[in-house]
Amino acid sequence: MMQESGTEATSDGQASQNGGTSMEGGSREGRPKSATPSVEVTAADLLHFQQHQVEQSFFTLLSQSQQNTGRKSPKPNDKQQSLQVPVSVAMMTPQVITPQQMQQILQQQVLSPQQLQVLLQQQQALMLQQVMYNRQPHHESFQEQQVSAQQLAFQQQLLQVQQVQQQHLLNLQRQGLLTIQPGQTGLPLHSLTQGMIPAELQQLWKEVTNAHVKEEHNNSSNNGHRGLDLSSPAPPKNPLLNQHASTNGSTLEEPSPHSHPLYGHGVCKWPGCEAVFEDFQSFLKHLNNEHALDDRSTAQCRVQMQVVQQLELQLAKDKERLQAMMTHLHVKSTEPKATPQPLNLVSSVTLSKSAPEASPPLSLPQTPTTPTAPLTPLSQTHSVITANSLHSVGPMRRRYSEKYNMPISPDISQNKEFYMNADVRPPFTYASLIRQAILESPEKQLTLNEIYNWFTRMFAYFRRNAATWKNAVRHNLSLHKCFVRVENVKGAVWTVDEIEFQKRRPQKISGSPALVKNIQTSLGYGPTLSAAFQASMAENNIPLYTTASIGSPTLNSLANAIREEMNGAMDHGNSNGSDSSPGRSPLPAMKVVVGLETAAPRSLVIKECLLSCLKPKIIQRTRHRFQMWGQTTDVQHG
DNA sequence: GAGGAAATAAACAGGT
DNA sequence: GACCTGTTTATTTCCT
Repeated sequence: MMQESGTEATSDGQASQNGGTSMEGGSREGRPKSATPSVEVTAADLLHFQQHQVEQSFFTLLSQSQQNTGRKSPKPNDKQQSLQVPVSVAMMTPQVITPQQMQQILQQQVLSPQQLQVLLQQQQALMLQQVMYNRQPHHESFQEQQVSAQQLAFQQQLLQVQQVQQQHLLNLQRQGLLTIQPGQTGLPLHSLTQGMIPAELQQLWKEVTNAHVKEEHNNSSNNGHRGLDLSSPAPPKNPLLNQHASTNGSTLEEPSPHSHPLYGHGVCKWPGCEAVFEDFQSFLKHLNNEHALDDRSTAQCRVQMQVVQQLELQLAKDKERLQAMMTHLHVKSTEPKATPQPLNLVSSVTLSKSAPEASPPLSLPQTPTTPTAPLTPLSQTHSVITANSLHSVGPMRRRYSEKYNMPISPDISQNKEFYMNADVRPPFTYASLIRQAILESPEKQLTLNEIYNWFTRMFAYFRRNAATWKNAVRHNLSLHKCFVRVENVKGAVWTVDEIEFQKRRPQKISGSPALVKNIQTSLGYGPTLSAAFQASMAENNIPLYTTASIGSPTLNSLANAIREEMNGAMDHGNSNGSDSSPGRSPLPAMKVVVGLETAAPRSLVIKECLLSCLKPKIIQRTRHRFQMWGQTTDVQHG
């Protein structure tokens, strides 16, 4: 899984030092074996070899990146700056690169993410190795006995370092410091946030702390170490641990006179440390001495962060599962009724006219586990419907799809079963739904009746009051320019003009600037992403704000090409009366009619050409009058 | 409060 | 004539 993928990014040097023993290290599953230094290599040799490898790879990466960045004529300062980093690194050898320097490198963006990953991995491995080497007694006989153990611990540390490294890169990417395109690197970002079960976390924690246990085992005090117990108590490897765990077996935390999150029941709660203290002062002294800001504490802290993250992720998934279960059970409970009763989550104002027979409100039971707020602001845009969110889904006026510019397809796909069975009004505009219906069709075109059928098939809500919403559908089809009527053999079908749909006046997105920027930048990716990827993105609540991602390749490519043209020309003036520039005098807009069948049985041949030199509002209400429908040409406004 | 967008309702016309 | 399809207008509501 992610451990293996993390090793893929390592260089040869990394692999060589990673391969190591054929003992325990080789026995671990998934650990790549390599023909590498034998066990006779001392830790000191290994350390020096590591330092050399890091230096070599760093200079190599740096030189490559400088070549790749293509700075043909760098300014003197730039050149000087770019040279400063390796020089300073060379000066500090065999020390590791300081965080400041690393940050400087990051800010300069000299290295690619892959190179950074390799470099950071080697750096952290070297750091850990140095720590281990410095702490171990330098007796030859002891080394011989401990080399395998050290290498095992080193491998375990490496594993942890890769985890931490990936997490660090992920954080960097989240903070915008790194931009890693999908597929650009072997870094499994997806796996970082997915599916790390508690058992794996426990194993990871054991591996991280195991080295620490081994390290301090020889000169151990009465401090015992126990693996992070996330689920069931695992049999401790070390008898000391077992003994210690039994002596401090209490799992209940009681309020301590000296309150400290890391101190409870007379035991240090630092992960992996369960040192017992008589009083709070000794604990504080221990905390400052043993858990000071050093590499080990930092690594443990990062691991703890990852543990928390994974637990939160797991919690989110379980919440989602719970909601699905609740939704399912609720829908089931409403199904047996002879006449489907509406949930009446729609506001009474809206339904008062269209559904006078609406039943009294039927609210879902509220449970403490029901998430009252989405985990992330973005997840709110297309989250799985929750019991609470149902109450806000209500009226069609809550046009989330318009307000947040959200894609409705992930939402519909995610809540498909719900919409199909629950008499709840979908929180999308008619236009969005019509467009979705059309785009879901194989040929991206539907007759009016097929649109009706899609509505009734997909949404239980539209299985009643047909006259009302069908009228609304027709009204929207005629009103919005984004829906193009096309005549063919079968009759008239409706297609979607994506450009027109995109041009609809976007409502301002409220939220943090980062959110807005994220949404805006995501707009450009839609057409190039497959539906599967989009679904995957949606499943992970990764925003994918697109409205042109589902169309046929032909339509998409056409739309993209035109959109590119539009983007280039938009700044200089809209060519067809965009809503964004109503004051201009645009060129006449052609409402393109495609798919004309010359052998159409109908006597009408569409010769539609819209002149829209007027303001959009006027255009909307007058364009139809300019339509020339063969025999029924309306020339009264000609 | 103004204005835009959407929903809703209704009238009307043409075609089947 | 009933029904469907399509267009248009008016009104209301929500939101910025």
